[in-house]
Amino acid sequence: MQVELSGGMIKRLFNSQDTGEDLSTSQPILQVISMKKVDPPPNATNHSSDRWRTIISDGEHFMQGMFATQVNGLIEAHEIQKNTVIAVENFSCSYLQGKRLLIIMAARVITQAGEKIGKPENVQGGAAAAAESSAPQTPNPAPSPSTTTTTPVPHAQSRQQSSAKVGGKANSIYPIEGLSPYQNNWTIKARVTQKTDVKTWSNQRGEGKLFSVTLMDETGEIRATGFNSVVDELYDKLQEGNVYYISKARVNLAKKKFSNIQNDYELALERNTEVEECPDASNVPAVRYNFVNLNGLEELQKDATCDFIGVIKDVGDLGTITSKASNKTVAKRDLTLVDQTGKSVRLTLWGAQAEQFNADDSPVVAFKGVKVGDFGGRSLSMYSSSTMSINPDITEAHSLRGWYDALGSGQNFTSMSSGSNAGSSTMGGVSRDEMRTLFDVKESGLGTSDKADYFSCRATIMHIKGDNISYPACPTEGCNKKVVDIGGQWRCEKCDRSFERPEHRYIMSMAVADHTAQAWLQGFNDVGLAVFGMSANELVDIKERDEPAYNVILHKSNCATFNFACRAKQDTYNDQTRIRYGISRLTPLDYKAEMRALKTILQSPWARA
DNA sequence: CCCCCCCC
Repeated sequence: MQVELSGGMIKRLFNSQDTGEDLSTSQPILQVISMKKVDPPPNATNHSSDRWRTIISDGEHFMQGMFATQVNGLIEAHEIQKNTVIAVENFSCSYLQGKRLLIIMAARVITQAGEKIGKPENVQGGAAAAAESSAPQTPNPAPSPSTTTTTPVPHAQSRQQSSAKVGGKANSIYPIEGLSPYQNNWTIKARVTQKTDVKTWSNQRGEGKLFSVTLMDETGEIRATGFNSVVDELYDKLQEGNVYYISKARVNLAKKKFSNIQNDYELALERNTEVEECPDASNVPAVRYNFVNLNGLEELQKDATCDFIGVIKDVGDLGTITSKASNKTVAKRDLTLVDQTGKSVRLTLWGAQAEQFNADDSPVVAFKGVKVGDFGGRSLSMYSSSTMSINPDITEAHSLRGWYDALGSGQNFTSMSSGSNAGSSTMGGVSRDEMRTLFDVKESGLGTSDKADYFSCRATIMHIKGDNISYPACPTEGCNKKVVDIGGQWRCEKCDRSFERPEHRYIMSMAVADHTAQAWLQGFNDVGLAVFGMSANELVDIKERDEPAYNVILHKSNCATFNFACRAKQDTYNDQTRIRYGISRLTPLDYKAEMRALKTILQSPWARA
């Protein structure tokens, strides 16, 4: 059975910019004659930003095309391949690199791969047509960007571009999907879907300010950043939600660390960049999400950014933290979010957003560009560039709403973020999933970056250093500063007071081991209290009165096993860099809980497989 | 050219 292609459509599409024919609702039935992946740029990191070129036919003519990344799912699933017939549900016909290109933004598969239908000819005609139609098996789609640095811009394009400036035809504009560093004479028509605050920085290399926007059109999105004087020029002009014609910006490789926008490039807004508001904002979409669910979140690296949608299970109290880097106080609030995976995750809001957040009815919330953290497993945190949308009118939100109201609200969730206020698989604030062996802690180099890493382990005390087990501290509540003996009196510099006797506080250095390795852990007063079951004052008293009794107490603490929550951090002392492991919490083993955890592991799918 | 994202 032969499928009927929309004969004659390629010619009409190809010429639509000259004839002015509006084919936007035509949904032509076309055949994919060939497909080729465009060479990825050197920093491409994932398949979702692959770009596929195609030659597409109506049985009479063929032309060159490109699949927008929204269609990549169908291509990766091999739903669309050579000879597949598709209904093109949404498209745009553009000039790109001097060629006319059909950009396919949405497609439905009609029939899978069969035979090539008809004897289509190149709609452009001429010598190129002969070459391409004679070799359909090894097609030669539009050259990849790396080979087109000198492609001349045709008259039609420059004419169309200038007409666009005075509110002319939108189809003469470059698609965002087609931007690359190898073109310089383009104009995009894009909506600002997100704009950051103006941020200032200061480091060894200098100081300055910057802002960035997310720009979106029907084909894709791209981040654009402006620095210093460009901030003054463009910050007020570019308004969130509005649509602009933008040209003469530099196209650079994207710095993925600062965004998860699905584009391998980003724009640098420069002094001569032209920005003109477009009053006709139709056909320019509003927001695009690339959601991960909580299973997918597990796969992401720390510090990656992602989009996430979930139901708010719990709104934590407003709190404050003091940044170690800047010493500034910042408001924070932790939300607990759940999704259909049966997991929950902690997401932290900062500043005014934390202070003003108010939702008590388990709303569905969509987040764009949030940071992945590894606190006790996986956690999420807002960047200043992240966006939060409460009960958005999108299908994912409606699906979550239906699930939560019917089932989810009564369900138990497994926390991915220990230390949050939710969680069934946590223990002493430490997620069991994050239990590591000491060998693994050392082997994987935790604490070797400039930031601290957190881990937990189950280990047995082998030895506690007996000299300097404590220090004389200021007895003032919360001071804890070391005091000095000034002849019968103990003086605290910080409190500017002297005391008759100090309050001893533990400083513990202990060797612990599990079945894989041993390590030295450092702990403070709470650790000593848990290990010895007495205050440092009491222990110091015993040591002074009866040294053998003190040694017995130390010896008896050996062989006790604890679950430790630790912090690994590099430090340099006397020109020697080493990793120090600090104990932030320790809990004695609860054998029933240990057994339940082992049972859970044994019942997990991978254990049964 | 030039970018941090905080705390446990």
